[in-house]
Amino acid sequence: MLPTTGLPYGTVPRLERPGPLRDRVYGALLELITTRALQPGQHLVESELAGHLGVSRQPVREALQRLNTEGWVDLRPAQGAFVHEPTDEEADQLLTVRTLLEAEAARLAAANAGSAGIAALEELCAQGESAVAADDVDAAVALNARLHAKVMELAGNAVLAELAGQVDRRVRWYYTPVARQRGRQSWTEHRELIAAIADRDEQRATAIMRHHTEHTRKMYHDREK
Amino acid sequence: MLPTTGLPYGTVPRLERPGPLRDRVYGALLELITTRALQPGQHLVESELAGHLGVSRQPVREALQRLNTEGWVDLRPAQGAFVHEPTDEEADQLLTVRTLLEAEAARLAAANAGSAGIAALEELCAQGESAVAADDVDAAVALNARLHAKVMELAGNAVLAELAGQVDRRVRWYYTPVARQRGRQSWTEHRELIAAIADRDEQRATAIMRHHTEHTRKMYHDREK
DNA sequence: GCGCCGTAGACTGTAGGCGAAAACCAATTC
DNA sequence: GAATTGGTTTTCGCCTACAGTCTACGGCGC
Repeated sequence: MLPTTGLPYGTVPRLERPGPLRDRVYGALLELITTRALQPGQHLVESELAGHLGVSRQPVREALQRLNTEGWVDLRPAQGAFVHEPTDEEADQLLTVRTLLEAEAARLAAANAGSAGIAALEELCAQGESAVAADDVDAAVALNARLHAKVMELAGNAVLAELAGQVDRRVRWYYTPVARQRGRQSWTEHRELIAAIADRDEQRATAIMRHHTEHTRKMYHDREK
Repeated sequence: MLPTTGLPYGTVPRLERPGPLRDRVYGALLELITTRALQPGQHLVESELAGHLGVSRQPVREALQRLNTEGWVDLRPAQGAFVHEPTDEEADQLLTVRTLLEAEAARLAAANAGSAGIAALEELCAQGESAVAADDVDAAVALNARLHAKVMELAGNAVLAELAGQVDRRVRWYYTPVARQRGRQSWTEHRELIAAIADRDEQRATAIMRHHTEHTRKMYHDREK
């Protein structure tokens, strides 16, 4: 029992604290990288970024450190940070791992999900389908991410979610051109997945998710030609 | 063709460069944490560590950042770094993920390994068995890690190896008391695994590795009682 | 005696500065 | 004309200093 004031929640403006500067710098840089504003291979100069963001070099350094450990930039000693250049081989390996993690998440979701969670999935799926019907690609992509995140949440494994989150973001970075094209079929597969989860059918959920992510991988390889 | 001097390789001492200070601080702190010199929940004061290591606060900060993203320490805003306290739930989730990653690695190793790689595995396994026979627990533990790392290497998936490496280290941190006890049976399972890989039997390799890691998980839960 | 407030201490978060290593470019020599 | 070498510039790595914030403790009022 935290407060004794009797105030209902939400009445207090919750005075927003900006939070550590390095985190905001991290978010900003990640945004710039994923949106291709900073292109792969580009040399990121600390002082430039600092001046551009209106902060000192220190928060920029710490943000670059984090981006380095998460694989977004390569930090060559005594040279600085360079936006990571994805290779075809690495993209393929990332997709393999993603398939693995997402399939496991689907299995755990099928095992653990409650009716409320399944309802949430169906809600997201319905929104996604209508977005596709309205040719709203951006909304469809966003809802796709939220759907996968929800499945991951229902799996109830925080460690798995953490890893999958990182892998997913990088996969989306590599495949944004591809992912935008495959809208309609993706959502019918989502429907099947939700049905399997609702049936508590772990095997089927795993298989569908595996097939689903493998399908995106196929599309990538077709694109290369 | 690099040199035109005609000097044979190895004659030059290759004067070792200390490398970035932050990396060495990172290694030192990781060592201190895994060896329990720094206990879970302990408050890590930057200036103390800096003074103790004979460096400034800056490299310490960057090392702590990295340790934070990798889950070794928790970084509470405006309070500092605290050694991460593992919970039973988290340990279980980590083991689930580890099982997943190692099993996939075994499958890929079975699919891709060459005869040289298999020979290396058998060599490591033989060394491990003799270490167990000699009751050299430390050597057995080290060889166990090297064997798993070798399987991961043979899998030929750098992304998978990266994730598995982090998960494995943390699992070993949680389970060091347990892992030391289960020596003998572990190595018979390793033998079976290598046989399956040598036979290029992906299914069997996956199953054995899954069973193998699940077995350690069981031992953990038994230990709690 | 109990609880609240104010103050002091400590630590983190951020900024700026100095030395050093690497890259770049031009001049020089073979 | 090509390779090398020397100097110059840019940038990083690290240190030091200052401001903001959280915690803890002692005094004060009730």
